[in-house]
Amino acid sequence: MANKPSIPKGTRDFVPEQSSKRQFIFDTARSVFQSFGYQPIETPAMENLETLLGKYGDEGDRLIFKILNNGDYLSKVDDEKLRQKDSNALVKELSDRALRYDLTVPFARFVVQNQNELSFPFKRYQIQPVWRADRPQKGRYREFYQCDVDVIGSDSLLNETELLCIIDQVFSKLGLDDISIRINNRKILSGIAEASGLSAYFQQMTVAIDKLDKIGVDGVKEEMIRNGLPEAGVKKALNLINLTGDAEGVLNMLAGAMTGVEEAFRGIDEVRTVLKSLPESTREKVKIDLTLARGLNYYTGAIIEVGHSEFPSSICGGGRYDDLTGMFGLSDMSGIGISLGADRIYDLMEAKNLFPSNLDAGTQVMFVNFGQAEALKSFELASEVRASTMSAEVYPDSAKMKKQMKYANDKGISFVCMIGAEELASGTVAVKSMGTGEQENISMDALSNFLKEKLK
RNA sequence: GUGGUUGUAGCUCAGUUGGUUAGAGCGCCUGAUUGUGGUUCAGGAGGUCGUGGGUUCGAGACCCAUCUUCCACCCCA
Repeated sequence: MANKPSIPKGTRDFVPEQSSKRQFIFDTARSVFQSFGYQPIETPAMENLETLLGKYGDEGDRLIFKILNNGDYLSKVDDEKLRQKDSNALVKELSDRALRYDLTVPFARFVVQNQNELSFPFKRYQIQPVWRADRPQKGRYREFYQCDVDVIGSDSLLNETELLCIIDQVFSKLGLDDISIRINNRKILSGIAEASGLSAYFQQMTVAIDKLDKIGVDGVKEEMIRNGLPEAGVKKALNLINLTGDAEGVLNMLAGAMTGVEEAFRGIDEVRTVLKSLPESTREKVKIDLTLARGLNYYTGAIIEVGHSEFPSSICGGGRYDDLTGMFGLSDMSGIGISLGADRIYDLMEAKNLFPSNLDAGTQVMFVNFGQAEALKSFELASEVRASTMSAEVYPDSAKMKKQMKYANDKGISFVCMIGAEELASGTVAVKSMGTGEQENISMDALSNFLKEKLK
């Protein structure tokens, strides 16, 4: 055998069964998004490198897949730079384009570029793959799908409410009722930083406290101090974050500890308003979690993350961003969005056996091929069957009966129709149920109605 | 990017301290049944042991490199 073909690390093929299941997730998300008035858009797999660089932090820049320039790309590079072998400095010389890292930044670019054709608030959803040069591990791929829903051009908190409802509905429809939806607000975090004298270290503070459930209070404290944050401030911040109790209780305690910190009060108000506006059934699933921070630093208000006790990482995340379009030259465009991690949801649903069994709705009726004349007649009847809204196919080759029957069996086809010389002469068709093994002859005229009745 | 782990037939895996011709189950193909799948029975095909070097009289087993898998860190869907 020649060298076995393979695919790049962290990417996957999907066989029909897996693909059907993935489609089920996409379709479910899509139907919910559309029912709330969101419209689909698509953007290219690649963006100009410049569009993406610097939007996700240094760590993010490292994880962006860069596309090598075409043509004689080395001839234009400065000799001195080449000799120094500084990869980072050379990237911009060698690569002008990159694969998209998420859907949010390309969306911001899209909004700025198409602002005159869009009416605001603009509600869009987008289901496309993104690429990250991360090391693969559990729930982590180099190519994966995000299902993004965003509304931009409105700072109403009703959007927060709506997105939480969307999350609730999508996961309910998928059979994942036992998710935990955690919310927080960057204004609260910013207030905590201010009250603790850590404003200058806001980014490091959020990255650290985001790990609280993983490495514990002591771990977070250690990390913050290691990163040079003043110990007194760290202690104060951790005390504030560690408040526990029901939502109202936590918010009240927090408000009490935050006198004079305007920013925090705005955040607390926002959280209160959102919680109050949620339908009861959704509110039950939403918990306020002051340790939720989220690494992406473009978030400015509400932040949302969805997790499941049987999965190590989040399956959905998002938040409000006040100025994402600003970096592309359009300011005053507040937006909020969430992103569902389709691949992680898939893995979780597979582990919990949540996919409906009838998903692979392939062919319902197959016609055995006995030869040219017979196959032509079968082809005709198959069209009739299809016209009666059933799926039908004619086996393309006049292969051995056994092979054709095995094909029908393997493919889970419910009924096999046989039109051989005898049937052709008598105007009948032998219909065999693959489930029961029963077989009966019926007239060709009655076939569609017969099958329709049986397949009900 | 850092640390660890994995790779033997299409799939899941055996393979003793290095020692003849590398095995099993499932799947696949053929036949019993040339117009009947799924069940049963009888046969059969399929592997340069991830790849490239090295140690050795001898390597699927040992060493090095590389790719891949999975896991943790970083970061994240």
